[in-house]
Amino acid sequence: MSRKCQYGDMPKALPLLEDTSPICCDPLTDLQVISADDAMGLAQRLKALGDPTRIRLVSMLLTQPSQEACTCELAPLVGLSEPTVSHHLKQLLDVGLVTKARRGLNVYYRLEPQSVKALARVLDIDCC
Amino acid sequence: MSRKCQYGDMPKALPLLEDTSPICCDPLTDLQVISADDAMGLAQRLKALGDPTRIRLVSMLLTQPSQEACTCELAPLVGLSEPTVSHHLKQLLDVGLVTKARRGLNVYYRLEPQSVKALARVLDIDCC
DNA sequence: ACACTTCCTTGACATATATCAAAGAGCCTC
DNA sequence: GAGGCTCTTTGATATATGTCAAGGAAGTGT
Repeated sequence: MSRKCQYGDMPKALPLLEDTSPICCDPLTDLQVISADDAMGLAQRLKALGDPTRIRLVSMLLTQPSQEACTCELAPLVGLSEPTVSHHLKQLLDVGLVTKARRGLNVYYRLEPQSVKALARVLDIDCC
Repeated sequence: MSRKCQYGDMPKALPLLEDTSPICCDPLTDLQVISADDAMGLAQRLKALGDPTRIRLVSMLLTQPSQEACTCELAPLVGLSEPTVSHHLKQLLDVGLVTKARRGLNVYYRLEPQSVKALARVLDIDCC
């Protein structure tokens, strides 16, 4: 498996989260307890991913050649009604994990890989 | 037991997830959609972390010098009743993010850093 | 055995969530 | 503008979740 996007080789000082999204957080560390506010924001994003349907939607977006798909394509893939899929996509949208763009009749949802990776960075705990 | 955990100085290539826990998952990738089963398992673990109280509990365990704490210590820290904290700790326990060990009257919960890092690894998506 | 501490479970309640059908909102094409 | 797509919102319902009080379970000490 290729690790193309790892920040392992980058200088630790580079905080490239703020550039791409307002949601960010330092990695959990043994140095100090997370603030209540940060815990709330982090939990919101994790909860958005804490649903099998939404995990599958994220994965499906990731595997699209164009990295995007519309509701009418996704609904049959996950086997749920369009309103339900729309509801789930809104959850992901609200925490910045996807973006949406209308083109004609369709609304195309696109994954924000940086936001997902930002979560990965927070969970890559700094203790050992 | 040393508080400096496991694989700090080990070669990065070593995939020691399968060794330490049954819950694991390859990083999300653009190559194929995650299976429904894997999505379920991954969502369960993310949902366990998708609550501000549980995030704070994890962070608090991480900051303990011994990497562990008992319910009676954690309850006042998060400002909730002991049964409620016990309930949250059980959620974390059920998905393998913490372990517990009784010593005398107290039950000490301990963070499983490699389980958290395993989640980080899954979210460090492989696409760009 | 008894009392005390810590922890968990149960029961109850309020809130949140997932889901769909139905209706509304946007955007075409004719 | 009429009709037909696509998408979202609303309303309804069932399930899940977070919380606490009360009581039970496990362990220690007298």
